[in-house]
Amino acid sequence: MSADTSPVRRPTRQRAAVLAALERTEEFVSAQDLHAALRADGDRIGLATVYRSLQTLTEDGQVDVRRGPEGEALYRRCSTGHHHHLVCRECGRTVEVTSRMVERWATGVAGDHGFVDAVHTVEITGTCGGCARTS
Amino acid sequence: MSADTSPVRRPTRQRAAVLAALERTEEFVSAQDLHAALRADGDRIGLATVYRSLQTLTEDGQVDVRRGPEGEALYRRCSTGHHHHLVCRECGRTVEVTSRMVERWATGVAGDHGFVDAVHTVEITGTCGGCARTS
DNA sequence: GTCCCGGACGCGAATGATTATCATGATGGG
DNA sequence: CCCATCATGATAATCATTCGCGTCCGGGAC
Repeated sequence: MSADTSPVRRPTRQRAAVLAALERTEEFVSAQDLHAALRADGDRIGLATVYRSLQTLTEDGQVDVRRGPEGEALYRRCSTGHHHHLVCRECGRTVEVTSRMVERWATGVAGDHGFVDAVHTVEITGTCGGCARTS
Repeated sequence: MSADTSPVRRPTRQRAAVLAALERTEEFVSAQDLHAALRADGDRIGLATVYRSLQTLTEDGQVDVRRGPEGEALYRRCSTGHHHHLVCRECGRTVEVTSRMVERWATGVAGDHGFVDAVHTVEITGTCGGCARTS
């Protein structure tokens, strides 16, 4: 509906590199880490450019954003399957979990309150068996 | 158990003032705004103290935290018990939601993977009816 | 193929929220 | 009332993110 001013988005090596790096990563990554990874791979790219690219990619709906516990932005390529995480608070071990039930619940609750286009984040934090034994 | 070192939490005028100010506020507020409000009310309190109080109040489960769109922490007095939020991505309106089912699911999933002492966060973001109509 | 324009880049400085530091003040048990 | 401690407050430090600006590059015009 003519909502976008359709900014001319020129394709550049850097933006492609950011997207490519994102495709290689299945977890949510911070912009800083992504930048570090790119530099480690020999890509010459500035931090600000990584931020800019992530911003435009997000606007274009190719990347998901979420906030980490410290408030930093975490990015992930959009098309990877939807799942949630079970994280150990001691050792950081993560397990991916999915549940059709929770998905339906989230959508249902949103709908019940008149919300549309709902996405959700679920994160379970606990102490894993190993860490519980040693603490 | 015995996980906490049981830090002696001494009752002070400042912490009480922070909690009182939160009780007066229905919406989520930032630490900065809360500090400003307290000063405006004539309370002499330092910004760092507001942060510290919010932190301890959060640990004690008396206050809810969530992240605003820019990643800043927003606080609100936690009415009762454990619940989650349905947030409008446009206007920030929040609805508290609870579901015994999800609680059981989260605990169950954690247990299935050998995790103990599990807590979880669920946040559903969508566009509320009003905002969806105007966009 | 060459020229030219505007968006894109990279660097470094600026910003803004949050946390650490440290000397001073308040609290409560003995 | 006194002392050990924890809490406070002003400021400096930190960290992610954004801005400013001179330079570079892609791609349509010629």
